[in-house]
Amino acid sequence: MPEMTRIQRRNRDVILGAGLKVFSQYGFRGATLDQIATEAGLSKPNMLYYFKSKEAIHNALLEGLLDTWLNPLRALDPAGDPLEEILSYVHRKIEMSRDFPEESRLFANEIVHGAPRIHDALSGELKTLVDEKAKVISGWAEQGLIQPVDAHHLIFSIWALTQHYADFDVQVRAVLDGKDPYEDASAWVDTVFRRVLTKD
Amino acid sequence: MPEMTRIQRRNRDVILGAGLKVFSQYGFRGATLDQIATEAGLSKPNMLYYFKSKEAIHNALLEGLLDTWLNPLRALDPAGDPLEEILSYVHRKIEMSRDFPEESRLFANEIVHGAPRIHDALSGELKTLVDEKAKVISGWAEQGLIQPVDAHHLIFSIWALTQHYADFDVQVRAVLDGKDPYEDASAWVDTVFRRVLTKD
DNA sequence: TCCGTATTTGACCAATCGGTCAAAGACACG
DNA sequence: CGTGTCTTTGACCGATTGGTCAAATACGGA
Repeated sequence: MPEMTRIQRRNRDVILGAGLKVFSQYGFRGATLDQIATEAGLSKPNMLYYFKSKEAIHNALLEGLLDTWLNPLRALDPAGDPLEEILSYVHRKIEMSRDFPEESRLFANEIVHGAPRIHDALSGELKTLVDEKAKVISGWAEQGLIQPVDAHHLIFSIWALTQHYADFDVQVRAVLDGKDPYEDASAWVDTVFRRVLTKD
Repeated sequence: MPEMTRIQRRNRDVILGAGLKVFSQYGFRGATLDQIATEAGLSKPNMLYYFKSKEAIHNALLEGLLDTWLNPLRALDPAGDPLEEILSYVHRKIEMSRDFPEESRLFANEIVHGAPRIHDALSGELKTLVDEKAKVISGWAEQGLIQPVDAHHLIFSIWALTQHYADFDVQVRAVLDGKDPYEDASAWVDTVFRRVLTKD
């Protein structure tokens, strides 16, 4: 659908924004079309004129999401400095948690519920990319450029640590008494992976 | 309610087990009473004879959960060996992820959705315990018994890393081609926190 | 055995859900 | 201005949901 009027493009964007907000907060089944329509400032039938079902909205969101989510990992450069490359990845990921927490929670929701709609992408696209980058990291370790690591689990750790701040935001803020966590979090994850990867 | 017949205790247990399974997989709104009743092998009205609403089942589950979940942290002994105490905590947590993944996902679901039902417990009971234990860990660091750390974020990291294997199970297994992750995960998190906490 | 209580169930209900449809209104273009 | 298309909406529908209720059944103690 390359042909779209201004109205179509604007309303699709508005709907996807509303869908992101509502789906990320209530989950797929917990979200209602009326909620999304209200959030988007449209009537329900009007919204369904642009996306023919609730699933269509959700799918459109997930479609773009996995790609965006994996971009920082794609950018990990085999020719770069190992420590610097990995730490850059960590920082890009934590910035995404800070700047796009709803996207993170939408993704988390899908995975926690068993990834019924993106399971193929996980064992396809995602696995392929992770395997490729894990090989790069393992190579670095074998050359002694970083400490020995289980590259797959290192990547899991980066995901877990960085996304935790978006997915478990309320818990983190409850413990920190509402204080913004991201400044300290950024410094902390830097320290963690620096210690894990270097000997000094 | 200290007075309970065998039937009552058995059926309450059966219902809670079914509720855990269904709620952890589909979320609160995604789960239906019919689903839970079928899973429990009871008729819906019969189930509602033991718990008067869907929320009552969910609340009963969450009530016991937070306590169980925090027990390993409570066990962290200020008088013990710092490295050993923290690593024990890490291992207990990863064992809980392996042995009780549904509990972990039920909890994750609640937090991701903004913790509408346990927010008070987070900023009360949870925060109090975390602050207390963070103080212990900070003390250890100041005495030079472990490397300098941000104790609160260290605890977040332990939660994030260990619970990731339960909450994001499908993703982990998709990447690892279905292979059981826990043996390597256990060794990996041990390595991670050993490197973070010690200098050598 | 009998009886009061605990347990179980089929039938039902009001509310909410995702989605449809026909018709009305806005817009672009000759 | 007219006309064909794009956009918007109120009214509505069948299905599902959480929950109720009266009646039937099982159980335990005297």
